[in-house]
Amino acid sequence: MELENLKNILRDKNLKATDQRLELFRIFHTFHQPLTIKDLALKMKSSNAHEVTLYRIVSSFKEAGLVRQVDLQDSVPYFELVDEKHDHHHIVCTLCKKVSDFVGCGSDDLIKKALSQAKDFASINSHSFELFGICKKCSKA
Amino acid sequence: MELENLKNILRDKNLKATDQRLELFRIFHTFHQPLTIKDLALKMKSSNAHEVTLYRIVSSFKEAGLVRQVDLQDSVPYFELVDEKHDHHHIVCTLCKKVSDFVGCGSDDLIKKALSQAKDFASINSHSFELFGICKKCSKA
DNA sequence: TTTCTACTTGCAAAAAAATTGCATTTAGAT
DNA sequence: ATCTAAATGCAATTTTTTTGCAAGTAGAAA
Repeated sequence: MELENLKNILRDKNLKATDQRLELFRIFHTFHQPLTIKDLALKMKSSNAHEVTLYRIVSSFKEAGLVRQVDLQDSVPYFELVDEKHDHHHIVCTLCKKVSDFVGCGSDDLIKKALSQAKDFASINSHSFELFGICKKCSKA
Repeated sequence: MELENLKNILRDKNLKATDQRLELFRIFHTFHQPLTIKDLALKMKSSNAHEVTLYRIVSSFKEAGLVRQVDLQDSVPYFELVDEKHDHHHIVCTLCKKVSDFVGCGSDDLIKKALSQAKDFASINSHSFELFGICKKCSKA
């Protein structure tokens, strides 16, 4: 992704394109997997941004809809870039914590179904769907 | 639910049927909605169990498969009783935090689909599926 | 029933995670 | 080049969760 491009994404959201924000964005983009604040702090080490700043940036990214929070039942929240299709989910190995992706949870139909059951809801904006199991490596061991 | 019944459920899991555990189980059973440790502490006030004990009981219930952790993107984990059908999910209003239920996310098919995509996974034991949106009351306001 | 033991709980303290206030710096507009 | 609102760094605090150990208790065994 081009630097100017990236800066514009931030500016579109009324976020100043600071070095830390650009780097954080790049990290999310590069690793393309759910990351904790701790993970981010380690990967940012080069520019040694204070951890407080990471909390603040992640929070502002979340608010801007650039990043979403993912729960992998690991007591700490994970974060990842929001993808346009918004239909990208995770399979987590409960033993070794390995995370794989899968797409296509068919949420459109499910959302319709859910709204027809929950008469008190007007609209759905997002959803989470994660699977927990055992990866092949752990299953052998 | 009968008291003896309840005690047996705990004993089956090798958990002693203490007063706090029985009360906590009852609270989960009565409220039938995701609760945080804080919520539990408030509702347990009568028997004023120490908060540490709640962490420990919830953790042991989770390990025993009696309770599962639910993420409602609220920065604190919620817990609820595991239901046999294991196909009970939530719709959360992101404004007022109201939670409604819905059933039937069709996880069997989705799990098959996911496993066919993630070749490195052997099996799936559980899943989470939550919807986030706006309830009718908040939508009017 | 009484005794015994492993499991639980209470309490205090510590560790870990997240938030806040304020001074300083800086992006980007003027 | 200047200015201002927004962002960061730093220190300190608050909130959440975990740990160690002594005391208490459930439930098995005598």
